[in-house]
Amino acid sequence: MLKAADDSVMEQEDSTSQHKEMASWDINDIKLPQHVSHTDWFQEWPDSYVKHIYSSEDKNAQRHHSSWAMRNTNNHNSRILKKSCLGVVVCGNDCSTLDGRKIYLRPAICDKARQKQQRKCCPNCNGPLRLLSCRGHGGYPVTNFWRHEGQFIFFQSKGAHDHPRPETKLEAEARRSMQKAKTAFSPSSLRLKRIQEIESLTGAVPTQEPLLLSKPDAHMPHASFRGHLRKSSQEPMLSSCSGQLSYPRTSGEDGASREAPTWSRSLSLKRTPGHVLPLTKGAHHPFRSDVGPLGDGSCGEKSPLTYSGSCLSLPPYPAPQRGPCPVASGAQPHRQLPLPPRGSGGDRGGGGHQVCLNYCNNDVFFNLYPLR
DNA sequence: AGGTGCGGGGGGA
DNA sequence: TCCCCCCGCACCT
Repeated sequence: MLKAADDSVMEQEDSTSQHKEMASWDINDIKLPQHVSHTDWFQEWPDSYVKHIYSSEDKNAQRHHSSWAMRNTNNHNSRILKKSCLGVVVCGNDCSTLDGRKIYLRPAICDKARQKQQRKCCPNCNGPLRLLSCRGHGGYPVTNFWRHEGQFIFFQSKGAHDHPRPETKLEAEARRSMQKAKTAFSPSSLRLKRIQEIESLTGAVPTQEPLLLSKPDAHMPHASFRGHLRKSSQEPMLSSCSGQLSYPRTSGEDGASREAPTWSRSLSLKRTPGHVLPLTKGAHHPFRSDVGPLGDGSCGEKSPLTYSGSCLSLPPYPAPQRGPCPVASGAQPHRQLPLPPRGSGGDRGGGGHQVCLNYCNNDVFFNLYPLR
Protein backbone atom coordinates (compact mmCIF):
# COMPACT_ATOMS: atom_id res chain seq x y z
CA MET A 1 0.00 0.00 0.00
CA LEU A 2 2.53 2.46 1.10
CA LYS A 3 4.90 1.23 -1.47
CA ALA A 4 2.34 1.64 -4.14
CA ALA A 5 1.71 5.15 -3.01
CA ASP A 6 5.39 5.81 -2.97
CA ASP A 7 5.85 4.44 -6.42
CA SER A 8 3.07 6.59 -7.59
CA VAL A 9 4.71 9.63 -6.13
CA MET A 10 7.99 8.66 -7.72
CA GLU A 11 6.40 8.36 -11.09
CA GLN A 12 4.82 11.70 -10.70
CA GLU A 13 8.07 13.23 -9.72
CA ASP A 14 9.74 11.74 -12.74
CA SER A 15 7.02 13.09 -14.88
CA THR A 16 7.27 16.43 -13.22
CA SER A 17 10.99 16.60 -13.58
CA GLN A 18 10.70 15.72 -17.22
CA HIS A 19 8.25 18.42 -17.61
CA LYS A 20 10.44 20.81 -15.72
CA GLU A 21 13.12 20.29 -18.28
CA MET A 22 10.79 21.39 -20.94
CA ALA A 23 9.58 24.31 -18.92
CA SER A 24 12.25 26.72 -19.83
CA TRP A 25 9.95 29.65 -19.58
CA ASP A 26 9.50 32.01 -16.71
CA ILE A 27 6.26 33.62 -15.78
CA ASN A 28 7.85 37.02 -16.29
CA ASP A 29 8.97 36.30 -19.80
CA ILE A 30 7.65 38.74 -22.29
CA LYS A 31 6.68 35.88 -24.52
CA LEU A 32 5.60 32.54 -23.20
CA PRO A 33 5.61 29.32 -25.21
CA GLN A 34 3.00 29.40 -27.93
CA HIS A 35 3.08 25.76 -28.80
CA VAL A 36 2.46 23.52 -25.89
CA SER A 37 2.45 19.84 -26.61
CA HIS A 38 0.40 18.94 -23.61
CA THR A 39 -1.23 20.64 -20.70
CA ASP A 40 -0.93 19.57 -17.12
CA TRP A 41 -3.44 18.15 -14.77
CA PHE A 42 -4.44 20.72 -12.31
CA GLN A 43 -2.26 20.57 -9.24
CA GLU A 44 -4.04 21.12 -6.01
CA TRP A 45 -0.93 21.29 -3.89
CA PRO A 46 1.78 22.82 -5.99
CA ASP A 47 4.99 23.05 -4.11
CA SER A 48 8.60 23.93 -4.64
CA TYR A 49 9.71 25.71 -7.74
CA VAL A 50 7.33 24.17 -10.19
CA LYS A 51 5.72 25.36 -13.35
CA HIS A 52 2.60 24.11 -14.97
CA ILE A 53 0.74 24.89 -18.10
CA TYR A 54 -2.96 24.36 -17.83
CA SER A 55 -5.61 24.52 -20.44
CA SER A 56 -7.54 27.72 -20.39
CA GLU A 57 -10.56 25.46 -20.17
CA ASP A 58 -9.48 24.20 -16.81
CA LYS A 59 -11.92 25.66 -14.38
CA ASN A 60 -9.61 25.36 -11.45
CA ALA A 61 -6.84 27.07 -13.26
CA GLN A 62 -9.27 29.74 -14.33
CA ARG A 63 -10.03 30.31 -10.70
CA HIS A 64 -6.39 30.33 -9.74
CA HIS A 65 -7.27 27.77 -7.19
CA SER A 66 -4.93 26.18 -4.73
CA SER A 67 -5.50 24.13 -1.67
CA TRP A 68 -2.82 26.08 0.04
CA ALA A 69 -4.28 29.18 1.61
CA MET A 70 -3.13 31.73 -0.90
CA ARG A 71 -4.01 35.34 -0.76
CA ASN A 72 -3.86 37.81 -3.54
CA THR A 73 -0.76 39.93 -3.56
CA ASN A 74 -0.51 43.10 -5.49
CA ASN A 75 2.44 42.95 -7.79
CA HIS A 76 1.24 45.93 -9.77
CA ASN A 77 1.11 43.81 -12.83
CA SER A 78 -2.35 43.15 -14.08
CA ARG A 79 -1.15 40.52 -16.51
CA ILE A 80 0.33 38.31 -13.86
CA LEU A 81 -1.70 37.40 -10.86
CA LYS A 82 0.43 36.85 -7.83
CA LYS A 83 -0.64 35.06 -4.71
CA SER A 84 1.29 34.43 -1.53
CA CYS A 85 0.82 31.67 0.98
CA LEU A 86 -0.72 32.42 4.32
CA GLY A 87 0.65 29.34 5.99
CA VAL A 88 -1.43 27.27 8.32
CA VAL A 89 -3.24 27.83 11.58
CA VAL A 90 -2.02 25.53 14.30
CA CYS A 91 -2.85 25.00 17.93
CA GLY A 92 -0.74 27.16 20.19
CA ASN A 93 -0.57 24.28 22.62
CA ASP A 94 0.58 21.95 19.90
CA CYS A 95 -2.12 19.58 20.96
CA SER A 96 -2.97 16.36 19.24
CA THR A 97 -6.22 14.63 18.72
CA LEU A 98 -6.92 11.33 20.35
CA ASP A 99 -5.44 9.52 17.45
CA GLY A 100 -2.37 11.62 17.45
CA ARG A 101 -3.06 14.07 14.72
CA LYS A 102 -2.27 17.72 14.80
CA ILE A 103 -4.57 20.60 14.17
CA TYR A 104 -3.94 22.28 10.87
CA LEU A 105 -6.65 24.75 10.07
CA ARG A 106 -6.92 26.78 6.93
CA PRO A 107 -6.13 30.43 7.45
CA ALA A 108 -8.95 32.65 6.35
CA ILE A 109 -8.00 34.51 3.23
CA CYS A 110 -9.79 37.68 4.16
CA ASP A 111 -7.69 39.72 6.55
CA LYS A 112 -10.50 40.49 8.90
CA ALA A 113 -11.73 36.97 8.86
CA ARG A 114 -8.23 35.80 9.64
CA GLN A 115 -7.95 38.10 12.61
CA LYS A 116 -11.28 36.87 13.79
CA GLN A 117 -10.14 33.32 13.26
CA GLN A 118 -7.11 33.80 15.42
CA ARG A 119 -9.23 35.00 18.28
CA LYS A 120 -10.92 31.67 18.29
CA CYS A 121 -9.68 28.63 20.11
CA CYS A 122 -8.33 25.32 19.09
CA PRO A 123 -11.26 23.06 18.32
CA ASN A 124 -9.45 20.23 19.97
CA CYS A 125 -8.04 21.60 23.21
CA ASN A 126 -9.51 25.06 23.42
CA GLY A 127 -6.05 26.49 23.46
CA PRO A 128 -5.08 29.53 21.48
CA LEU A 129 -4.68 29.29 17.77
CA ARG A 130 -1.52 30.38 16.14
CA LEU A 131 -0.87 31.31 12.57
CA LEU A 132 2.17 29.53 11.29
CA SER A 133 3.40 31.78 8.55
CA CYS A 134 4.84 30.45 5.38
CA ARG A 135 8.48 31.37 4.94
CA GLY A 136 9.40 29.00 2.24
CA HIS A 137 10.67 31.51 -0.23
CA GLY A 138 13.76 33.09 1.21
CA GLY A 139 11.99 33.85 4.41
CA TYR A 140 8.96 35.16 2.57
CA PRO A 141 5.82 33.27 1.79
CA VAL A 142 5.73 30.96 -1.14
CA THR A 143 4.32 32.77 -4.11
CA ASN A 144 2.20 31.48 -6.94
CA PHE A 145 1.89 33.26 -10.23
CA TRP A 146 -0.85 32.90 -12.77
CA ARG A 147 -0.82 34.20 -16.26
CA HIS A 148 -3.36 33.69 -18.98
CA GLU A 149 -1.97 33.50 -22.47
CA GLY A 150 -4.20 32.39 -25.28
CA GLN A 151 -5.30 28.83 -24.85
CA PHE A 152 -3.18 28.29 -21.82
CA ILE A 153 -2.86 29.32 -18.27
CA PHE A 154 0.70 29.43 -17.06
CA PHE A 155 1.40 28.71 -13.46
CA GLN A 156 4.61 29.14 -11.58
CA SER A 157 5.36 28.52 -7.94
CA LYS A 158 8.32 30.01 -6.16
CA GLY A 159 9.42 28.61 -2.86
CA ALA A 160 8.77 25.43 -0.95
CA HIS A 161 6.13 25.47 1.73
CA ASP A 162 7.79 25.10 5.08
CA HIS A 163 4.65 24.21 6.95
CA PRO A 164 2.04 21.51 6.91
CA ARG A 165 -0.85 21.58 4.58
CA PRO A 166 -3.90 23.32 5.88
CA GLU A 167 -7.41 22.12 5.35
CA THR A 168 -8.63 22.49 1.84
CA LYS A 169 -11.04 25.24 1.12
CA LEU A 170 -13.94 22.86 1.07
CA GLU A 171 -12.92 21.32 4.33
CA ALA A 172 -12.78 24.73 5.88
CA GLU A 173 -16.14 25.62 4.41
CA ALA A 174 -17.57 22.40 5.68
CA ARG A 175 -16.16 23.12 9.08
CA ARG A 176 -17.73 26.55 9.08
CA SER A 177 -21.03 25.05 8.05
CA MET A 178 -20.67 22.55 10.80
CA GLN A 179 -19.99 25.35 13.19
CA LYS A 180 -23.11 27.13 12.10
CA ALA A 181 -25.15 24.00 12.40
CA LYS A 182 -23.69 23.38 15.78
CA THR A 183 -24.57 26.85 16.90
CA ALA A 184 -28.05 26.60 15.54
CA PHE A 185 -28.62 23.30 17.26
CA SER A 186 -26.42 23.76 20.22
CA PRO A 187 -27.76 22.64 23.56
CA SER A 188 -27.56 26.16 24.83
CA SER A 189 -29.55 27.59 21.98
CA LEU A 190 -32.08 24.82 22.14
CA ARG A 191 -32.28 25.12 25.84
CA LEU A 192 -32.76 28.83 25.55
CA LYS A 193 -35.45 28.27 23.02
CA ARG A 194 -37.15 25.80 25.24
CA ILE A 195 -36.89 28.11 28.18
CA GLN A 196 -38.50 30.77 26.13
CA GLU A 197 -41.24 28.41 25.09
CA ILE A 198 -41.86 27.34 28.63
CA GLU A 199 -41.79 30.87 29.79
CA SER A 200 -44.26 31.87 27.18
CA LEU A 201 -46.55 29.03 28.14
CA THR A 202 -46.26 28.98 31.87
CA GLY A 203 -44.27 31.92 32.93
CA ALA A 204 -42.02 29.49 34.75
CA VAL A 205 -38.36 28.89 34.19
CA PRO A 206 -37.14 25.33 34.29
CA THR A 207 -34.43 24.89 36.81
CA GLN A 208 -32.61 21.91 35.53
CA GLU A 209 -32.96 19.93 32.45
CA PRO A 210 -30.86 17.38 30.76
CA LEU A 211 -28.86 18.52 27.84
CA LEU A 212 -29.44 15.32 25.99
CA LEU A 213 -31.32 16.14 22.92
CA SER A 214 -31.93 12.72 21.62
CA LYS A 215 -33.13 9.43 22.80
CA PRO A 216 -30.53 7.03 24.00
CA ASP A 217 -31.06 4.81 21.02
CA ALA A 218 -30.09 7.66 18.85
CA HIS A 219 -26.62 7.60 20.22
CA MET A 220 -24.13 6.63 17.68
CA PRO A 221 -20.89 5.15 18.78
CA HIS A 222 -17.93 7.04 17.67
CA ALA A 223 -16.46 3.98 16.09
CA SER A 224 -19.41 3.82 13.79
CA PHE A 225 -18.73 7.29 12.63
CA ARG A 226 -15.19 6.58 12.02
CA GLY A 227 -16.11 3.55 10.13
CA HIS A 228 -18.68 5.14 7.93
CA LEU A 229 -17.89 8.70 7.53
CA ARG A 230 -15.29 10.38 5.54
CA LYS A 231 -14.35 13.89 4.86
CA SER A 232 -16.20 15.65 2.17
CA SER A 233 -13.49 17.97 1.26
CA GLN A 234 -13.77 19.05 -2.29
CA GLU A 235 -16.65 16.80 -2.64
CA PRO A 236 -18.88 18.33 -5.21
CA MET A 237 -22.17 17.97 -3.49
CA LEU A 238 -21.88 19.57 -0.14
CA SER A 239 -25.29 20.98 -0.62
CA SER A 240 -26.83 17.71 -1.43
CA CYS A 241 -29.46 16.60 0.98
CA SER A 242 -29.83 13.15 -0.32
CA GLY A 243 -26.95 11.73 1.53
CA GLN A 244 -25.78 10.26 -1.70
CA LEU A 245 -22.48 11.32 -2.95
CA SER A 246 -21.47 11.81 -6.47
CA TYR A 247 -18.07 10.35 -5.88
CA PRO A 248 -15.36 10.51 -3.39
CA ARG A 249 -12.20 12.27 -4.02
CA THR A 250 -8.70 12.36 -3.01
CA SER A 251 -6.75 15.48 -2.95
CA GLY A 252 -3.38 16.67 -3.68
CA GLU A 253 -1.09 16.40 -6.53
CA ASP A 254 0.12 13.23 -5.07
CA GLY A 255 -1.01 10.07 -6.54
CA ALA A 256 -4.60 9.99 -7.33
CA SER A 257 -5.12 13.52 -8.28
CA ARG A 258 -2.39 13.42 -10.79
CA GLU A 259 -4.15 10.62 -12.41
CA ALA A 260 -7.44 12.26 -11.96
CA PRO A 261 -8.22 15.63 -10.58
CA THR A 262 -11.15 14.28 -8.73
CA TRP A 263 -11.37 17.40 -6.76
CA SER A 264 -12.34 19.37 -9.76
CA ARG A 265 -15.85 19.43 -8.59
CA SER A 266 -18.14 18.30 -11.33
CA LEU A 267 -16.22 20.38 -13.72
CA SER A 268 -16.20 19.18 -17.24
CA LEU A 269 -12.52 18.96 -17.69
CA LYS A 270 -11.57 17.71 -21.06
CA ARG A 271 -8.96 15.55 -19.54
CA THR A 272 -11.19 14.00 -17.01
CA PRO A 273 -10.47 10.33 -16.93
CA GLY A 274 -13.37 8.15 -17.62
CA HIS A 275 -13.45 6.49 -14.31
CA VAL A 276 -14.29 7.22 -10.79
CA LEU A 277 -11.52 6.79 -8.37
CA PRO A 278 -12.05 4.12 -5.84
CA LEU A 279 -12.10 5.22 -2.28
CA THR A 280 -8.90 3.47 -1.59
CA LYS A 281 -7.26 6.12 -3.63
CA GLY A 282 -7.41 8.11 -0.51
CA ALA A 283 -4.38 6.20 0.49
CA HIS A 284 -2.43 8.22 -1.95
CA HIS A 285 -3.07 11.19 0.14
CA PRO A 286 -3.03 9.67 3.49
CA PHE A 287 -3.18 12.83 5.46
CA ARG A 288 -6.29 14.09 3.98
CA SER A 289 -8.34 11.32 2.70
CA ASP A 290 -10.42 10.19 5.57
CA VAL A 291 -10.51 13.02 7.93
CA GLY A 292 -13.58 14.88 8.81
CA PRO A 293 -13.50 18.61 9.29
CA LEU A 294 -14.61 19.77 12.60
CA GLY A 295 -15.97 22.80 14.25
CA ASP A 296 -13.52 25.57 14.60
CA GLY A 297 -14.63 26.15 18.10
CA SER A 298 -14.49 29.69 19.14
CA CYS A 299 -13.85 30.63 22.67
CA GLY A 300 -17.01 32.38 23.47
CA GLU A 301 -20.35 30.84 23.83
CA LYS A 302 -19.43 28.40 21.17
CA SER A 303 -17.54 25.56 22.59
CA PRO A 304 -15.86 22.97 20.50
CA LEU A 305 -17.89 20.00 19.65
CA THR A 306 -15.53 17.55 21.05
CA TYR A 307 -15.23 19.02 24.44
CA SER A 308 -18.40 20.95 24.77
CA GLY A 309 -20.82 20.30 27.51
CA SER A 310 -22.83 18.16 25.21
CA CYS A 311 -21.79 14.70 24.47
CA LEU A 312 -21.40 15.36 20.83
CA SER A 313 -18.11 14.31 19.56
CA LEU A 314 -16.77 13.91 16.15
CA PRO A 315 -13.92 12.33 14.41
CA PRO A 316 -10.77 14.30 14.43
CA TYR A 317 -9.69 17.05 12.44
CA PRO A 318 -8.42 18.38 9.24
CA ALA A 319 -5.20 17.87 7.53
CA PRO A 320 -3.62 15.34 9.71
CA GLN A 321 -0.23 15.88 8.39
CA ARG A 322 2.58 14.34 10.11
CA GLY A 323 4.80 16.62 11.97
CA PRO A 324 5.39 20.22 11.26
CA CYS A 325 6.94 20.31 7.96
CA PRO A 326 10.50 21.31 8.35
CA VAL A 327 11.03 17.82 9.53
CA ALA A 328 8.29 16.00 7.80
CA SER A 329 8.50 17.75 4.54
CA GLY A 330 12.05 18.73 4.21
CA ALA A 331 13.15 18.54 0.65
CA GLN A 332 9.88 17.01 -0.31
CA PRO A 333 7.34 19.14 1.38
CA HIS A 334 4.50 17.65 -0.53
CA ARG A 335 5.34 14.11 0.18
CA GLN A 336 3.43 13.14 3.16
CA LEU A 337 3.61 10.41 5.64
CA PRO A 338 0.80 8.05 6.26
CA LEU A 339 -1.81 8.57 8.84
CA PRO A 340 -1.86 6.57 11.93
CA PRO A 341 -4.01 3.58 11.24
CA ARG A 342 -7.59 4.53 11.66
CA GLY A 343 -9.55 1.42 11.11
CA SER A 344 -7.68 -0.56 13.65
CA GLY A 345 -8.18 2.06 16.23
CA GLY A 346 -11.74 2.63 15.35
CA ASP A 347 -13.04 1.80 18.71
CA ARG A 348 -10.43 3.50 20.69
CA GLY A 349 -12.51 6.54 21.28
CA GLY A 350 -14.90 4.26 22.97
CA GLY A 351 -16.63 5.78 25.87
CA GLY A 352 -15.51 9.28 25.31
CA HIS A 353 -16.96 9.49 21.88
CA GLN A 354 -20.62 9.49 21.72
CA VAL A 355 -22.94 11.44 19.64
CA CYS A 356 -25.98 12.54 21.44
CA LEU A 357 -27.43 15.23 19.32
CA ASN A 358 -30.18 14.50 16.94
CA TYR A 359 -28.77 16.74 14.38
CA CYS A 360 -25.95 14.41 13.94
CA ASN A 361 -28.34 12.29 12.03
CA ASN A 362 -29.71 14.98 9.90
CA ASP A 363 -28.79 16.03 6.44
CA VAL A 364 -26.56 18.78 7.54
CA PHE A 365 -24.40 16.42 9.38
CA PHE A 366 -24.22 13.88 6.64
CA ASN A 367 -23.45 16.49 4.13
CA LEU A 368 -20.44 17.32 6.14
CA TYR A 369 -19.57 13.81 7.00
CA PRO A 370 -20.70 11.75 4.09
CA LEU A 371 -20.87 8.08 4.36
CA ARG A 372 -18.06 6.16 2.94
C1' DA B 1 -19.48 36.37 5.90
C1' DG B 2 -15.92 35.23 3.31
C1' DG B 3 -13.26 34.63 -1.20
C1' DT B 4 -11.27 36.90 -5.03
C1' DG B 5 -9.20 40.39 -7.90
C1' DC B 6 -7.71 45.08 -8.54
C1' DG B 7 -5.32 49.11 -7.46
C1' DG B 8 -3.15 52.82 -4.36
C1' DG B 9 0.44 53.45 -1.47
C1' DG B 10 4.26 52.83 2.18
C1' DG B 11 8.67 50.92 3.19
C1' DG B 12 12.93 48.25 2.70
C1' DA B 13 16.79 46.40 -0.11
C1' DT C 1 13.40 49.57 -9.41
C1' DC C 2 11.80 45.63 -7.39
C1' DC C 3 9.55 43.30 -3.94
C1' DC C 4 6.72 42.76 0.13
C1' DC C 5 3.00 44.19 2.69
C1' DC C 6 -1.21 46.75 4.12
C1' DC C 7 -5.40 48.74 3.00
C1' DG C 8 -9.83 49.67 0.73
C1' DC C 9 -13.01 48.72 -2.76
C1' DA C 10 -16.03 46.08 -5.82
C1' DC C 11 -17.93 41.94 -7.09
C1' DC C 12 -19.35 37.35 -6.37
C1' DT C 13 -21.02 33.17 -3.88
